Amino acid sequence: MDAAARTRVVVVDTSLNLGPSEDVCRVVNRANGGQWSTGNESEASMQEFERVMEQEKLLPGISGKLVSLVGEFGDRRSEALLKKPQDGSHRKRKLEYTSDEESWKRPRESYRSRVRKVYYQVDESDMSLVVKDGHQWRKYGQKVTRDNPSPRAYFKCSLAPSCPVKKKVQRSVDDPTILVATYEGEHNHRSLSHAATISLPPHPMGGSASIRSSPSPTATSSVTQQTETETLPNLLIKQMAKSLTRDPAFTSAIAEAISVTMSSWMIAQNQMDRQ
DNA sequence: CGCCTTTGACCTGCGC
DNA sequence: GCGCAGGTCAAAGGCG
Repeated sequence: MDAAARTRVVVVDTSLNLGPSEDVCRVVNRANGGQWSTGNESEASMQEFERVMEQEKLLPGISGKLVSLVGEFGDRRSEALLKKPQDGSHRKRKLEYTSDEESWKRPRESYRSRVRKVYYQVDESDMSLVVKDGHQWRKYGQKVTRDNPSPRAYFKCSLAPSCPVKKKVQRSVDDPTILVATYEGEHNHRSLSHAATISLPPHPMGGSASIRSSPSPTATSSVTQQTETETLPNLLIKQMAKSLTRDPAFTSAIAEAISVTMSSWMIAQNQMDRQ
């Protein structure tokens, strides 16, 4: 089983009153009993969501990617939630936020590159620092950093020689089952998986996989609004999707993630049909 | 043979 | 200026 297959849903707080400047993300570590959460008013809904996902084995791939993307979109907030206060005496290096103006200090680049973080949950026994994200990477370095005993791996995109994207992968200092992937820059080409993507059919589960439809004014965390015609996970995913569609960048990213999963599902379905 | 990982050396920025 | 720490380079070796 590879890293991508091990990636799974942790917990998604669906109270995503999204907006780039708002608190959009809470990623709670299940193994740690939710110690990273900032508030527990939705704890029951999270647990119920988990329970149903576990029982019904629904959309594991999509769910994992959704968690990752939520973490990515909530970048600074989720980072703040995930990172325990470190020893303040250690030196701060060049790559850090300078203020709330979302600016990065970059020593060698005059432009402000896009930096985002994605959190992957993997098996504790998986000691590799490899995450499958639809792109091809070449590892060019590994370093042990001061604030984290686990090594940090450095990757460059190897799919296109001119692609400027870099990726750093390191285990979370708090939970070794969490891989934190930091992406810098943007791909100037399409991903491998995207290239293979074909037009998608309606969602096989009957739920709505169309995240571009039905714009909603406000998302709600209330799972009690579940209707008889929609399963809980589908409702939650719908609610998240409605909120996320407010941001074009996120919409694009999540559409790709879903298309990757759907492509895999279709390939499997086609193979089953042939048998 | 080509691509990848590994790993020690080197480079660079920052704080003191 | 020096030392520390993060980031990058590049040679060597492994693997399909």
